[in-house]
Amino acid sequence: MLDDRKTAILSAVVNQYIATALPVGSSHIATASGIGVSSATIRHEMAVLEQEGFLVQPHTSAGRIPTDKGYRFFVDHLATPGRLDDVTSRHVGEFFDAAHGRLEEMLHRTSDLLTTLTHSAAVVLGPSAQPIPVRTVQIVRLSSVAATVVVVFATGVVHSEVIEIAETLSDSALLAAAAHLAHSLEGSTLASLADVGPSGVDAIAGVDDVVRSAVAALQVQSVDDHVYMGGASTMADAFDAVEVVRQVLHTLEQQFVVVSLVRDIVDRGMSVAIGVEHGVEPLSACSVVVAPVVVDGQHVGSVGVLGPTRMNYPQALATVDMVSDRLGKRLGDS
Amino acid sequence: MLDDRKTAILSAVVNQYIATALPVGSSHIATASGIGVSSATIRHEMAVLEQEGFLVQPHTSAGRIPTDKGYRFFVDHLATPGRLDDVTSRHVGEFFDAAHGRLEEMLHRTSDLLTTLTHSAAVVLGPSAQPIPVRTVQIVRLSSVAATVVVVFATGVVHSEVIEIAETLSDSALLAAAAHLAHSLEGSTLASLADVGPSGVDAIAGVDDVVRSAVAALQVQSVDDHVYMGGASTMADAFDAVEVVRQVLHTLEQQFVVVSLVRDIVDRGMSVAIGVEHGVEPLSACSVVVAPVVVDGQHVGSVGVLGPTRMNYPQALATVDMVSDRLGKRLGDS
DNA sequence: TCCTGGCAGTCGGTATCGTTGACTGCCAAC
DNA sequence: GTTGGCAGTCAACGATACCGACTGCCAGGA
Repeated sequence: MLDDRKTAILSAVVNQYIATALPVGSSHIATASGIGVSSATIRHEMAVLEQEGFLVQPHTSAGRIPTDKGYRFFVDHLATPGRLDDVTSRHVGEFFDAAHGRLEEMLHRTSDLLTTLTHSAAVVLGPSAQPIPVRTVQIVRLSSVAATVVVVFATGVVHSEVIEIAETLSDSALLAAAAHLAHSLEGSTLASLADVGPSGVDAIAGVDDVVRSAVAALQVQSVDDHVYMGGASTMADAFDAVEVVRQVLHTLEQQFVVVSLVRDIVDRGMSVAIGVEHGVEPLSACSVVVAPVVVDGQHVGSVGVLGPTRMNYPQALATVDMVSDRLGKRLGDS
Repeated sequence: MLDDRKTAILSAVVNQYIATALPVGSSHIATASGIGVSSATIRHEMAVLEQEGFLVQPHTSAGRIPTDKGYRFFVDHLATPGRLDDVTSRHVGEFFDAAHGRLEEMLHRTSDLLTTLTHSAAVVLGPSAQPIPVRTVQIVRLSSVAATVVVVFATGVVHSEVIEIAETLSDSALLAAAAHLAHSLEGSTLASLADVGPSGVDAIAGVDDVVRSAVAALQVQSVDDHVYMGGASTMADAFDAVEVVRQVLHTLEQQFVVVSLVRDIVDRGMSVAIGVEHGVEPLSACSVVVAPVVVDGQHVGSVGVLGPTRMNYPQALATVDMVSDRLGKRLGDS
């Protein structure tokens, strides 16, 4: 598609632009990169690259910057599998060696880690509870009309939902309901919620009502999983135009937008979405790099970073991959 | 301290500046506000107000803007107790009538509510677990070396911590430890953690070790309470200078800074901290309006909003007060 | 004594206008 | 196919001037 020289020039433009955020001109490339031709030749090649949509000029008399298509080519064909420097990988290693305590906290701190390493906004989608086996289910009465359903998963994650109960409900009915729920769920996953049928002990009034409420409450929870975001303020540094900053920040605050964005990219099996590729218009100046978190072959979550389209893709890819990998391992052995 | 006319002028300047974010000149005040004197007189008064530190000129030949001291005077003496308009108060009412489910979610949505109503960043410091009675304590084994301690509070809040356990620990020892913990804590608050002594049943090996780990884990949790923040991106709209935006956003991302800021203000019994008053230098262009959340006379948390010093204090005060009040009531009856 | 209108002075903001410099595209020569 | 050279374009920058929104001050009037 692109001959070697064009490829080399495109690569040089992308690298240079990522490093400086300034349009890069033909003479820079002629001198700085190892391509042994004059700037005039490079100019000619760049004109072709522009015609084919890999580069644009912000205005006449300016150098070129990559288009989304240019970045895409770079990521697909040119980005070397980017080894992380030793400092970074040691940093990640130490982080996960030291990680302990509640999963929620670990994920939260993982998003901070990603922000620190990539200087971009980071997203961590917590392990969906769906495929995790349930360890215990309990129902705890809070008042005459309210109770909490507490589910402990095999990973140690605890989830609770408050449900309303009938004021007339007896404690023994609550116990019976809890026992029935426990029997139906413990050892299997929340997916089997649908299978929780009548208890068969509705001799005690209201047992099945409680079970129904609990199942309903747990079903909604499985939708809104844990989401951890950090580093949104790095966007303020990434763009000069204050308008873009506002737009991006406002969009990032709508968590569900970001979540479906990341989920969508992961589901499509992609690891990078560049500019308009992800389809979220207010974020068209941003790229997203994601990786699934896998435990025992199961896709249990995702991590990602979000930055300007001129982000450092090799580094971001390597970092995200490494973090998702280590996070998966860490989740696996606990 | 300030005669009536100066007071009226200061009030007019503050109101005008809050509305337009533009320096306000003497002639505006002469015409717009009901003070029946000429602009020359107002000019003279303004010069005095500037000398006394209530106003400043960004530069010669510009109007005046309030100083922190000016805002302070305004808030202390001039801000009418600000009734909320009907739309807003109905909004708040409906919100809390409809609020249900897990406390965490409610608090999260409360911070969104505050952001929507005030167009500022909002902070909600969740009820500290400290003074809430414990409903149940349980220990659930996750693997041979890990277990989860699950505490359900009377409010329905559930907290868990993962602890390590000895591989040799028997299930019956775990049960014994859980029973001892439950016996010591249920019905009282986490404050009594310190009183949890030896179980007296250490005949079963390792029981007391587990109890100790659990107590230690629960003690750290009581420090880092639930914190919910939202609307940070409104800061991008509040300031023109991109440098200020960056600085403020970066600071807001350091959660502990914001938390101690809010806590400090509440502890000092203040409801508004203006500019440098709160002592967090990077936020010196911001003011904070806070209110404690009180349940049964107990101070269980705080809500607040954070905006530019030229925020709408009457509205912010009224909103924060109303939300904290309703939130307290809502927490009280569940 | 206090208030007022008038006037001179200050200074940020905007518009205009060259100048500069970093580019490009094109072309003729190699 | 490659190159050096050259003319052309245009953003960025600085200088200049002008305008407009202020202020401070002062002398005259209630």
